[in-house]
Amino acid sequence: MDQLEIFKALSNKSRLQILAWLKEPEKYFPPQEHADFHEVGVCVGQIQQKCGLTQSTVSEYLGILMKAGLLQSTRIGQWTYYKRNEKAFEALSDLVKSTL
Amino acid sequence: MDQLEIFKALSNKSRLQILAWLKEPEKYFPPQEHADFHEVGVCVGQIQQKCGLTQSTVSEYLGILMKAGLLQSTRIGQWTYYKRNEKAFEALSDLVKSTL
DNA sequence: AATGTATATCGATTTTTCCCGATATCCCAA
DNA sequence: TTGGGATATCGGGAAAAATCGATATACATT
Repeated sequence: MDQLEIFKALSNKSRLQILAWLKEPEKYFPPQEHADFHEVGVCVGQIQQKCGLTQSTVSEYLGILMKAGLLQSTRIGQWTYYKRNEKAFEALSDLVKSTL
Repeated sequence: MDQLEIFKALSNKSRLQILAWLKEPEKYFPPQEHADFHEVGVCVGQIQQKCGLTQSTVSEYLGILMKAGLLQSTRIGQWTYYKRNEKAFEALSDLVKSTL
């Protein structure tokens, strides 16, 4: 749990937006063909479409959120699905409350 | 409570360090002449000495933490004292837990 | 009023982040 | 085994942040 890395990951409008979308995937994304939102999350392409950023940027941003521990990913076939790691958010909340 | 602004303010090693010091002033700072730690906090000069950054940088950083709502300041004579706004940290913790 | 001390602001330079296009990799289907 | 689609990585240009020195402001003392 690297505080600084986490806060840096959260210091970007688009990345915050992605996290918000991933909180309620069924609300923000069309149904997916190959996987279930709640099991594995949302694939990169769908996230990219909503972002309006390029594929490479979105992929990089998802990587940043991953490295910070805020997302987890699952590869299924040609798709990589990302979902929130809710435990990390709880841990972050606790960290802010007690040690920050 | 501007999420993005808060996370940006927290995205810097020195600023995180300052917040940690201000959490327990009596532990990290020598006694002050003109004011009490718990009432008003610590003056800029003392913070600067521990930081090893220039006066202008520290002043700016304190300003950034202020604007984000994480610190409050009190001017007494020629000194400006800064202390943590603990309510902001609680609010941030809640935000991370519930809405982030 | 003049001086000294504490802090804030300004302008400039270096470093980091943002974000892109191009390309590489990985996987599936024909 | 070749072609296409999905994602990751690479290299770079533009924008923002970090950090400094110099200067301005604000206050206290003489």
